[in-house]
Amino acid sequence: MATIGEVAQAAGVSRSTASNVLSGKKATSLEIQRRVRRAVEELGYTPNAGARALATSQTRVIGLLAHFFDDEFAPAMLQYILGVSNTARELGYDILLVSEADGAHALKRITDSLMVDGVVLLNVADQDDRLDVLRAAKRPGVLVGLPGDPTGVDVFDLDFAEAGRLMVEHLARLGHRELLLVSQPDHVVERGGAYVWRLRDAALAEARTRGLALHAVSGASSQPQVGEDMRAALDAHPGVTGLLVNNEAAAAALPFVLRERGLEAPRDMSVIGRYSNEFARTFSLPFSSIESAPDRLGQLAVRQLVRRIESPDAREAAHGVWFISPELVDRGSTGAPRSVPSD
Amino acid sequence: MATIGEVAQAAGVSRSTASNVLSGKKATSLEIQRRVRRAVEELGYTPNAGARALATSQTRVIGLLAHFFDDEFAPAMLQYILGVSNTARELGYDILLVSEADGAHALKRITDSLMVDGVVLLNVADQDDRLDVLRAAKRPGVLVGLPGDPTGVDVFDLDFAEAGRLMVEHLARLGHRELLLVSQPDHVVERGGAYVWRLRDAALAEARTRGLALHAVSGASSQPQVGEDMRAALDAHPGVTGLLVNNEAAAAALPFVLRERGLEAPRDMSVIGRYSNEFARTFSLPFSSIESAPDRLGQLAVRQLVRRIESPDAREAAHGVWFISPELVDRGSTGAPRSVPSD
DNA sequence: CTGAAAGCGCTTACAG
DNA sequence: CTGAAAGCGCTTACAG
Repeated sequence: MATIGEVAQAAGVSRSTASNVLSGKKATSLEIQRRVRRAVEELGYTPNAGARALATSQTRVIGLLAHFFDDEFAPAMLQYILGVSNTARELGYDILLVSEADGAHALKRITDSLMVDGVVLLNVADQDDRLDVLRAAKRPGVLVGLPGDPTGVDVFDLDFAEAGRLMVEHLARLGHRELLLVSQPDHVVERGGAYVWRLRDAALAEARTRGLALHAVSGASSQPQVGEDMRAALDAHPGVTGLLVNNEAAAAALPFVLRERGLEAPRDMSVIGRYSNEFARTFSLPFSSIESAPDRLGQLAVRQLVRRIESPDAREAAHGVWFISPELVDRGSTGAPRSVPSD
Repeated sequence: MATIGEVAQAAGVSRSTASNVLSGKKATSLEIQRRVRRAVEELGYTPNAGARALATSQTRVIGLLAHFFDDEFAPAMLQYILGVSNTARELGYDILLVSEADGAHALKRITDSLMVDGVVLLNVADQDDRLDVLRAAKRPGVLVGLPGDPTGVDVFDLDFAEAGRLMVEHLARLGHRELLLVSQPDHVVERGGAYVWRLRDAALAEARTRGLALHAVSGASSQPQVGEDMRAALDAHPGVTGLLVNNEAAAAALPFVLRERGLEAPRDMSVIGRYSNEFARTFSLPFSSIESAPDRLGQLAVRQLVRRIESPDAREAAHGVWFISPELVDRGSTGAPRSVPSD
């Protein structure tokens, strides 16, 4: 309600002086500071965000573009959103959550209108139509997820290729000879979900190198279909002794599928997933997994974004791609395959 | 980049005329409209949000206050957030997602600064310190969740008391004599989570009326503790034949707990939960449940809020409390108790 | 160290 | 139907 003019009047100073006290950008006498702060307190003054944005071109708001696709698993998405929003809050930024289907249009709208100081893009596709908009935008942006062409943007992602290699290597060392990899649905791939094939192709290559059989299948992204998909895949490949799961919905359904078939991990089947620790807890998943680190990715992404927003040097610095190294969290769900002597 | 001044210049009209064409608030000649629209197109004009907000005191942004408590189940919260944000988008509003721990402070900040046209409050507590702020705010607000004193605010919530009665009635009719109700953790209650006791007290009253035994216990809100809690409760009450679950984490863990004990629903145990259909799908829950309708609640809340924002009459209209009637979605997990002849 | 003035980009009475 | 002018509430050179 109160304006800075009223604060200034109450404190007996000019508006510019009041503004200077509040921003701290210019030295002011202690007496004046005291009077202004007291007026702020008494009038319950909060600066008008629109006026400030108009004068400074800064909003202290970060746009978060996150679409909830039907074929993506919402609880997994949520983790990335929380990672971003928690870090933003710590750094003094609010989050404008934009979940429109037409991401390119929404991105143009919020950057052109200067509603936000910068943007974080989730659901990054290999050919992402938001990237041209972002490159042309007057606001910096960072991606969580690797696009085909990361030129001119900052990218943070899990090293999915390394994750695929790691999974295969781990089971190969334990003596497994035939593995099954459950990936996301084909339409995620068709939409350009590069993380699917980055992990899969690396896993296939590693298996080939080591002379293992690796069956790569896709599973649905929702219940109960994904359970069916896994049952079918296990039926089709009875010799499989190790299971790699790069699909959150499949991981969530897996305990049911195993139990149904009377299988136990690692006794009858070794299992490695790819999801976050938090996700494992939420879904009571007892499987070892490659940590997908959504909180860490969100944190790194926002920090980099804020650096670009706040520092003129960083604004112009070269862009980069940062990979988080996959780490295997051992929950005891892998061991030597049943048919092979374990010593 | 382009301002309305540049658009006006390109179209050969004044800024006010350009503004009038775009807002459509004043009649303009078709020829002028054509010229202005063409200039907008060519210059890629998007209005500056801060300037517009400053001039109109409207932002077309809705603040969503949603805190992720450690002791609440995040995937359940997400559903309410999606319900709100989807409806907001349909009505042309963006969402400012505010998840600060100090909700009262955050609420004051975003309303005083006029960053938002209105607010939706989630995680409503019985004694909610955000309510005084909201009542004094210059922006309207609606709650999803019933506070102890709903004076001066609009409230949308599931009728939890009716839900409790319904659950008990349903099992009583089937012949059950001893029931177990698993609620949220005690600290949710201590924090003022009224929905916990609204359902519980109504269930207890209904059980008393019907002469049934109803054991009310609380379960943790995360895995694996909530599983332990349920095991302990079942051990302590071996005569229980019907299970009521008003705790999303408990519901998610229940399939594991039942399987472990060799119990099947409804053969050995009748089960009714309280969660959304979407939640049931995500967690593969095969239990009948009272639909908690987060999407519907979010939709009703946002529509009411937008009504208050956009219509001066609605702005001043009397406030109200709207309850959604609980509906039992039958997934076949209830039947006659084992020890009682089913005829 | 302080203040008068201009400007950010819109909208909206008001006059014509 | 159109335009000149004022105003929304801030910040920031600039002059002193």
